[in-house]
Amino acid sequence: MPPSRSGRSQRRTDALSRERIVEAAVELLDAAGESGLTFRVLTERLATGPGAIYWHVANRGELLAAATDAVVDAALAAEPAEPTPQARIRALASSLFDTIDAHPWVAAQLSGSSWQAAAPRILEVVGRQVGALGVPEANWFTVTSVLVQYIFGAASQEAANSDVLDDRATYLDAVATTWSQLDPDAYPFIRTIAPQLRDHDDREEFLAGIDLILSGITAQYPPAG
Amino acid sequence: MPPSRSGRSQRRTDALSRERIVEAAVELLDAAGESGLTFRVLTERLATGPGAIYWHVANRGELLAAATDAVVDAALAAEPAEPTPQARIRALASSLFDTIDAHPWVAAQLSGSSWQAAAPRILEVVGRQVGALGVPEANWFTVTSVLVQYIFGAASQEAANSDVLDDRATYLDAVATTWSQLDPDAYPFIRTIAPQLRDHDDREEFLAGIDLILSGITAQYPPAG
DNA sequence: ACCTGAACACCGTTCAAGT
DNA sequence: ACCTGAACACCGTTCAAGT
Repeated sequence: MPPSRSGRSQRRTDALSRERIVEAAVELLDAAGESGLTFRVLTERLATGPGAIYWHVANRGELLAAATDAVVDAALAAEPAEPTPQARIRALASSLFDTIDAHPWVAAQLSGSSWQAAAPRILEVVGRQVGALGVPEANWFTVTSVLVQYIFGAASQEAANSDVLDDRATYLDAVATTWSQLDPDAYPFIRTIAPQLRDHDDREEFLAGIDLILSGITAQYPPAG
Repeated sequence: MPPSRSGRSQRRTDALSRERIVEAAVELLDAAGESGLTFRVLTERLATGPGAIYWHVANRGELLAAATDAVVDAALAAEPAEPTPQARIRALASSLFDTIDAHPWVAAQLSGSSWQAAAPRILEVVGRQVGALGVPEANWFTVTSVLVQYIFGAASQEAANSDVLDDRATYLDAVATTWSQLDPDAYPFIRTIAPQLRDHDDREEFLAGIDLILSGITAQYPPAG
């Protein structure tokens, strides 16, 4: 038993706090998705009544936002150390992709939350690299938005995929089968790419998209200027 | 009173059908967003009990998907007639953007639904133009995915924006104010672009993103080959 | 085959009451 | 200031019963 540091106010049952609530929320969300975050199970987990939680948190939406912030902050904690802005943008995108892979419920939060909450953090960190890319200041907002919106869009898709089934191969097989049964006259393109769906790697595909956008940026805003 | 076309089975109160249910669902969603679609008000509107609806539709999720399909199908009904594949992609993206502006609840459905349901329709119609662009067949899936994921991501953002407040200017002012109050040392980039946020036009910004991706495609897959 | 509507098992949120 | 827990007003969904 460790000696108590400050004689008084030593508690072995940690007090309820916003932090502990958010932490428990993240655990529930990770374990069971968005619908897994319930005040019932949250109160049970924290051994209190709902009123106690509402003392620290305005409502379910705010709790969801706080959980998202916590996870995104952790993802962006380390500054990317790569040598070029392109590589740093790739690294940031990678890290956000991995975060959403680990916490799929974050994706819906991010895409549904407009330019508030966690978005400024992401915008900031991506935007700095857009500046470093040599994009003229007048276009910073546009270019950064495009990158971030692509990241959110792809991340949502990835999250939706990973939600559906644990067995990815089985899932992709099922989709590819559905696709190959579509009317060939109405869906010639889909039928052609069905095999590509089966083989594709989400992460690689995602980064290929980042590269595509980066080369569009280079084409439209040549660095030499 | 018009003469009855087929003597028997003429009804003046139209029978309940999947179509009528989906139609009513779209109206409710348009009027009050995703949380506005409730079996309570749906049964009231259609003057039945919940069981009647469950006879035609498996559950709320399927109904939401069917409503999304209906709206997306309408948006893609007209083939784009523009002269170049680039212009046709722009036109498709525009039309999807407008659809989501009119039915913001569609955005969350599309980004949360993986490669099933409405996605194949969109993939097909965008993908054909990617083919016309001269992208090698091996990259069709990747390139089309990037475009569609960007469209979904940007659309979600737009939907989130339009959900928050009817008065767009007031909303953007509020966000810009929040941004300008962030710690300048931690958020130098955000502070720089805050005025750009105030002035920007979502639709223009969105299409600028499409153009950026299109020029990335041209750079990576030059048409002359 | 299709519809009715009461009932079930949940939700998020509130609030008087306690300490 | 912080916590308790019963109660309220909702949900989606089911199912025996009707036609």
